[in-house]
Amino acid sequence: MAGQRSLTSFFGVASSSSSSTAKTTAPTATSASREAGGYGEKKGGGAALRRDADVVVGRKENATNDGIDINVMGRDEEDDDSRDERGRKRKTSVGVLPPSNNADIVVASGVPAAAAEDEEEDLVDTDDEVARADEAGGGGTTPDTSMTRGRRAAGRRGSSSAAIAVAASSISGVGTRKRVIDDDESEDDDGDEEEEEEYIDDHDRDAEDDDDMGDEDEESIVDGENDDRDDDHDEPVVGTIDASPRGMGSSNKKQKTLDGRDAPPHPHPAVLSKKTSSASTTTNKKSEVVARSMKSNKRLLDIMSSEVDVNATNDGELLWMPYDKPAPYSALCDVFTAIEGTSGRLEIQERLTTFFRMVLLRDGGGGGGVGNDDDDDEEDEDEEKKADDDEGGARGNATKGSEGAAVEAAVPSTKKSDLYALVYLTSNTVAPQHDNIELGVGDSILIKAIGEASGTSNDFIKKKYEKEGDLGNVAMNAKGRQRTLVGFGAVGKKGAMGGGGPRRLSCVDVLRVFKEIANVTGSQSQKWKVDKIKSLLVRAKGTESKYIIRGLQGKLRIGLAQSTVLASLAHAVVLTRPAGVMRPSAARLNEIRNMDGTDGACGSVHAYPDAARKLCCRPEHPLDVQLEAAAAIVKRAYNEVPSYDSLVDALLSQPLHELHRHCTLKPGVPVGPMLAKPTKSIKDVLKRLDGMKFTLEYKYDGERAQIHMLPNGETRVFSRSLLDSSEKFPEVPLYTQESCAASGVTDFVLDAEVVAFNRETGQFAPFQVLSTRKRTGESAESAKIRVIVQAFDLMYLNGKSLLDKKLSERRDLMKKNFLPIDGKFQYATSMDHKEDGDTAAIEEFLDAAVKGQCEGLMVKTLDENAAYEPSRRSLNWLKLKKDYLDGLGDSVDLVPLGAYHGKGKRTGVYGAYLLACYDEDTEQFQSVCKIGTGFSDEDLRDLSASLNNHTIPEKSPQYNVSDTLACDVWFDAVQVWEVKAADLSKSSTHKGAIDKTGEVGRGIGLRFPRFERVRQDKKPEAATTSDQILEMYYAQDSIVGGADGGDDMDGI
DNA sequence: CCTCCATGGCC
DNA sequence: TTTTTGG
DNA sequence: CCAAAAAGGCCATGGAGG
Repeated sequence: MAGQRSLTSFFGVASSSSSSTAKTTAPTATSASREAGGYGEKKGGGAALRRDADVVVGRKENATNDGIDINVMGRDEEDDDSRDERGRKRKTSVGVLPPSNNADIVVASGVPAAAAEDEEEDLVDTDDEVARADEAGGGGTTPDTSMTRGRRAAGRRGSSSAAIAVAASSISGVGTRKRVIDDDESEDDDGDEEEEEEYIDDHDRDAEDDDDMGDEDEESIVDGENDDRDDDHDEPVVGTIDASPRGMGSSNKKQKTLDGRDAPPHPHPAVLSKKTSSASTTTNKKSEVVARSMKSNKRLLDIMSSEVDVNATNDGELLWMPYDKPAPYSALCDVFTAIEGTSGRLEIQERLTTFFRMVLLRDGGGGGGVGNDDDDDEEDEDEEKKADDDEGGARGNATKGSEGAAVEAAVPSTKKSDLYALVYLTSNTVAPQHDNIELGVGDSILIKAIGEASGTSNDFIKKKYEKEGDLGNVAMNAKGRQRTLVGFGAVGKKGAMGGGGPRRLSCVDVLRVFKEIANVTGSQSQKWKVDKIKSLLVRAKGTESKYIIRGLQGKLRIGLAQSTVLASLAHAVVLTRPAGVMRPSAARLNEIRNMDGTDGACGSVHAYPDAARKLCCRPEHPLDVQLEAAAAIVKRAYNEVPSYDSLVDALLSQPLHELHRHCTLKPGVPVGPMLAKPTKSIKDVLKRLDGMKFTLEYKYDGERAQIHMLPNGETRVFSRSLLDSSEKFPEVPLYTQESCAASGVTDFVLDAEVVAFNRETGQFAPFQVLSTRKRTGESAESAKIRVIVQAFDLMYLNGKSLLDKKLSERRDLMKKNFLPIDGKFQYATSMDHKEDGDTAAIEEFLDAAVKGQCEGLMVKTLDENAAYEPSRRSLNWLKLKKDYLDGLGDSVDLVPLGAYHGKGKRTGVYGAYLLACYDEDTEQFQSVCKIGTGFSDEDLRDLSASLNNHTIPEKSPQYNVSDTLACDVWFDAVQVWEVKAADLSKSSTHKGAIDKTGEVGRGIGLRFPRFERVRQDKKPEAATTSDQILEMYYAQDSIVGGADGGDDMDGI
């Protein structure tokens, strides 16, 4: 209805042939108009990363010796434990103690004992190193030193608390270990040399042994490929790798310029989007890459055992020596660098694959598998074998332990721990999402750490950050300076290991520290974190600091997709089958050949059987087909059980073709929720779903909730990003259980939207209301904000996964087993579309949804392509929101008052702007939002350039802007931009229509603002006025307190 | 003890 | 959440 | 087609700092 937004009436002309922004034209003047708006709301934010750590949480016990008290958590042990078992968050408290005293124990609870053990050893190792580093490094790091020492001491003393067995044993290990490590350095080479040989033999033999079925083929095939092309390809590969890293590294010229540059750095357009992709790509690039990555294991071993100095950085194969030592972090950084320098997914994949294979080649099995229970025929044998290996590899592995059997029973295997580390580091997480582990590190802390580590001020670092747009680079450069100054480390390449510098970081080291950081809370915890990070930086060399910082920042920024990690992992496992993993028996193979792919009856063939066939039935399927199938299997496994711990455990113990038996949806572990694609018009919807049966559902403006009930009655709720939000919505599972009480449901996984609900009026409350909910400690009664469950899907019921069922079936099951309960549990209002392209009905339904305080509609196919595809934003689900529709939604014309320096790929250009409406009464420009999306790269360049002609030294008195929104650069009010928003909301930070909102101090802000185009036809004073903004605000269905009843929920 | 800031989480 | 971009 | 990487508003939390 209303809404015509700025008219496009004549938009023709697109004048601006000039360089102006592409989107620029649009003459006419209508100013903002608004339509009846629909709304929904959303907010920004974004799934940040959660880092890893399996369940582990390093928990630090305060040394009781000192008699300190602490325990901030005030929780008792049992409580704690039980929480742990569920794999939930568990933080550690630093308590009152100086951090130095804590941290002595790191308990790995969900992880194999072995892993825990490993951590311990390394911990000490680390500290020791740090200590030495400190001494060597001198200045700046002093405080760190003492702290570290303190910790070490405490560790040796033993944990008094020892609440947990594992902890105790770990600790004892620690004491002895520490010096072992040092000694080891020297012995290592020799010892390992021999081992290596053995390994090779072993491995080969191994392969032959298990590979009864066509293994010969495999080897030969692979080798064949290898022979054919290896030589040819080696060159190129080397070249590429070499080039990238070096090029990148050297490109840091940065220098003290900061002074001269103090003034707002005028962005240089040129910077945006460059990234030279070396390879031009050809159609057969793919096959080439595949071929190249098929190097035989033997070949890899050759490479590895040759005199390659990995620390010095690859000779093209990126290896490290000796190869059975923990993977050096520098090797990973080299890969990161290479990835950052290329855009070819295939090339990236290849590098990662090789890296993973390096680890997989090692013997020394997977240690005590985390509860894997499976029954596949030959398993047992494997376990045995693994056990043996473990013992043998114990010393070799661990932290290069040695020292005889110092380490008792469960010994960590570098294979497994390295793989964990690699996977987590590459995906930049620290633990499965549902463990709710937070890093608690942001720019502030990082800046502090970098400043301290480099002996410079925080302000200095901040400035560099503004200029460079990447904290990681800042750290790397700052560090470089410091280092040369101090003059330690670096130098000896090979010497790195033996030299006087601190021991080089391994991937395991880094991950461990990340985990430690993630679990510290309490007084002084931030300082502790800074110190911890600082100590990492001190040990870092070359690009290491860059990636450490970026990792902690949560943005690796190398363009590495999660799916690429998974694919690489899959490829690695196929090419280098982990020791102990069996090939299918003849019988099993036969089953696989004959598996029925139409189980799911979703219209689509269930991916698994087909993939398994391609994977196993070699004769018919060439290697690249196998690889692809493997990737599909692994991705699916991860999407069903989003935990790298589980995945790695499974991959090391199970053959790929059985993976689905182990990594499969089960109540208690969240599955990636299915996502929807935005659709711009009803026409688009029809075009997409042409001829298929589909349904329309209201899209509620609440929080996505995946509700689980286990057979034992336990319940959980997970958010869209898979965090456990059970504490936030305690009543949700209760309502749901109540809803299915009558149908004898034993366990389930249900998909729904939790919406704030006003029981008096029977209406939904806006998202903003829901978001004021306490995040923890709520109960159904205490909750001030009432909620209602709007259910729309069922993924698991009574012991069976429904993922492969089609939506119509899933929905039937849901309705059959879960009954609506007034004010507590309902189905999402829906309407099944009746054939033909009846646009009117859809339109009507959409309007009704909006009136009912919904954001719009969800559109889903019922039968065809209607399986529940975890984590996928596929075409099967579409979302249709009013503001997507052209000509609808809130469109306003605002004035840019200032800008903020862009980060990352927007370095050198403004990344965001502050926009304001105009208040005619006061002649003020009042901020209503910042804006950072909707710009093309070209827009960004053009806008920066043009506005740079209008900078002013400081905020104009005419601008009503909160201090918290201070821009980096201020402009005169010269332009008008058309901006689209989903919604308007009361704001404490923005000033739109302030003093007219009825709430003192609060103005109005925009939700989800995005740039549409420059209005060259408008003067700033002609921008949308605050009165208009206010009007638009009140025109929203969700406001007015339900001016027009939008109660009808179950209509239709 | 109370406020401010940083962090992360939802959209 | 939204958007643009590159493989 | 997919997914990474830029970016938004508003909220609760918990540590830092007066």
